[in-house]
Amino acid sequence: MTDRAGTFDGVHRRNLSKVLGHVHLEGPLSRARLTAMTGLNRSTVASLVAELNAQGLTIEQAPDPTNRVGRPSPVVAPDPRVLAIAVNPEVDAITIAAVGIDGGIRARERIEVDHLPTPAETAELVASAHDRWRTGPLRDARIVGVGLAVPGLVRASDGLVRFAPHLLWSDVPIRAIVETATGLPTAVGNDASLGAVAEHLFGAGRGVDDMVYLNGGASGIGGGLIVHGVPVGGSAGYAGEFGQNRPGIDPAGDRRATGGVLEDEVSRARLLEVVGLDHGDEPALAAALAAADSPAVTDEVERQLRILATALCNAVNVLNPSLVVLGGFLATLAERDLGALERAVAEQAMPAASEGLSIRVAALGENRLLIGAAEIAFADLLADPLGR
Amino acid sequence: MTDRAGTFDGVHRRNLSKVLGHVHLEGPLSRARLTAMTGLNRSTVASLVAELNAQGLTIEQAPDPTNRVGRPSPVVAPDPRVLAIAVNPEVDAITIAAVGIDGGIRARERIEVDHLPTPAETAELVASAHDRWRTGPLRDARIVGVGLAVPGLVRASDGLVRFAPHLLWSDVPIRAIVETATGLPTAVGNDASLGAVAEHLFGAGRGVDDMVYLNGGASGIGGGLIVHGVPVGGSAGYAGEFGQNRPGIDPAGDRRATGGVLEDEVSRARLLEVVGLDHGDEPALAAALAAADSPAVTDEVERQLRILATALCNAVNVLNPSLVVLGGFLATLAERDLGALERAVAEQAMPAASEGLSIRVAALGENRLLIGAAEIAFADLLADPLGR
DNA sequence: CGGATTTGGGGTCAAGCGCAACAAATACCG
DNA sequence: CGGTATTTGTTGCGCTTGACCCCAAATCCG
Repeated sequence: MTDRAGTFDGVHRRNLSKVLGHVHLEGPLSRARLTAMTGLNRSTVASLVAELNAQGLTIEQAPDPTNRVGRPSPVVAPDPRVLAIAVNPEVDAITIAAVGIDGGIRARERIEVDHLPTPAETAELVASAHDRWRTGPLRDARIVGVGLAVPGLVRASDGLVRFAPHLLWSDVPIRAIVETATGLPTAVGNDASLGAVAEHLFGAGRGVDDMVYLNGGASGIGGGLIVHGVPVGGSAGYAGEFGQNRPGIDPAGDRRATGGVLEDEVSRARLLEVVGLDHGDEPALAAALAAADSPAVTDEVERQLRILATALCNAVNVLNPSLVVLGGFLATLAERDLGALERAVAEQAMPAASEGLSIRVAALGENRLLIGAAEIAFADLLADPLGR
Repeated sequence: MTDRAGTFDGVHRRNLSKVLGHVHLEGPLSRARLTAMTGLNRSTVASLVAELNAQGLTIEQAPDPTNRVGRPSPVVAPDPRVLAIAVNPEVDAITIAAVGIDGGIRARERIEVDHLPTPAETAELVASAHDRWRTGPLRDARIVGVGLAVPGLVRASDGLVRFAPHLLWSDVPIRAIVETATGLPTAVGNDASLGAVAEHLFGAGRGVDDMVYLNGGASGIGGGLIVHGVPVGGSAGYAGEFGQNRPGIDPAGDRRATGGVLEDEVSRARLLEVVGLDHGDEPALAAALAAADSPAVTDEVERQLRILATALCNAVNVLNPSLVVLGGFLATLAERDLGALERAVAEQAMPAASEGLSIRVAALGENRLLIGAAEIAFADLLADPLGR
């Protein structure tokens, strides 16, 4: 691999990347704003934009009527024809979407399955959706790659699914499988980590450089870290697995139940049980929790919030983030009393670390994972718009 | 702040920084090796090195007799006259050293005090050492700045010591104080975080990009993180405070004692107590531990190791480092049975996360903090050798 | 002692960005 | 409604800087 950093070509590519990255993240921007944001010269930005246009990555539009003095600046927007295919296999369904580099979702299919999806089946479904879209509604699109959000441990180096407990995948080279089935470059990531990426770039964590994201799923608690504005993968890509932590006990709380790991104690199943639901999606659980006010429910909610607070404190002490984002059932749990959770964290964590901290609920909806998956599919293109 | 990234000037400065950084970290290097390491052209490296020489930052030496075919390549070494002053105030003494950009320690003073050192006193001692050295033994040196390793929470943005529990400093603008006393640019960091930096660059963590460092001090447990090869400060710079974490309990262990925070349970004081020492430095404790084999001592050691293992697991699950480095009394504790600690972590942490993990004992000795402190003093120069 | 090999040195080349002057498009003001 | 101020695109030039090429130097090996 030639190390282009430090050469002129490298500068040029980085500048292209910077410009494309800005319009990708912020949406349409005037060239004037781009010059301000990049710190480059007007003429430089002009030539970079022209090059991106020629590459088919951006389009220039008529200037916005801005009601300001001066010559209006053309607006440069991401070319909506540039797409990635985002995939999220789950136990009961596989969701496949075509996501534009402008953030828009052009197509979306949720394919319910009555059995656990196999890797081959997943790849087939992706390839078939790709074929249908390519010859049908998205005929003039340019599909640059596939991104998969997998509920399990994903080795970053080669896109191997080490272990996905609920899909019962283990040591599955899903990246290679999907690449051969579709012929498209493919990227794979852990679902919760990609949720963190999505919330960081487009959701509750916009503009925040140090963030912890915790997602409560049906089967456990995962998460992702953003440090210095960069997603943290760790040495192999397994970072963010909060669920298996032992959070310790809150001295004020009940000592009985704290022998287990976080996701044993703070769990969707326990909440469903205490409100008397058998199955139920997130809105159903939220509604049931809001309706119920029996002491048993309140106790369980408070117990889980206490344990969650302790786990958050551990993360806050070590990482000193400025924001914690909660998604999934952790969001519904926290929303019952966000203030109490914040107070509990402030009490237990180091005062200095918690004073700049806010806790928020995830802003992106059910498309969060697809957006995150598309992001890693776009990553190469965004990092080096000219490729190779 | 002008954003020079992306301009040619920026490239040049980054290239200078890259070359200087390599000789700083690796010691004397031949120009041929530098071209290989930077990926730049031979002629480019030649001109960069010439510029660094002119700046008085590096010196070129006669080629090493290398016994290899070909024209010998001149060796470029960091100029040993470039120094930083490293300072470490503690409860009973202030250590001040002059550290070369080549890593050598040119001078070192440990000034014992019979009372808690005040910020003003610390600054005075630094200024006086600076004056004596500047007019005496280090007359021809170029002192580029001061770095302080403070045992407490340090706000990164302005070098304010938020709270140093053992020094009883609170909201002390130590950076400004030392800057006015010495007239030198000053950087401040948390002692354990700087220990992590030192071990990462020159010690047990050389070449490791994802590392967790935990330091057991007389008064608590601190630490530092290296993620993607970069020290993690968090939003305000308080990251790495493992001591206040609640590590949870090992189900196999004693549940009684786990209500407290990590540094209550895993502590030097408890070890001293169980071996029957009143005070004692690290070697004394290590010797006493090695000598004693009463059941009480073994039990306490094992108990602390179990709790430490759980705390490490939490960090390993979340950060997926490839290395954990233990310093201070945690090193002596772990050295009693490093294998057992590794096994305990492997058992409790996620299998995938722990399989690429090794646990090591800190390699740098008592100069670790001084090296780390010097590093932040050199940081500006290394990042931009031309300054401003 | 001469050929092979590796590397430094100097001159030239080319690429890319900043800069400045000019042109264009808009708002503001009388 | 027209002139002026303001902002920004456009164009051409120049400067900086790293790459490239060729030759010289230094070492090893036969």
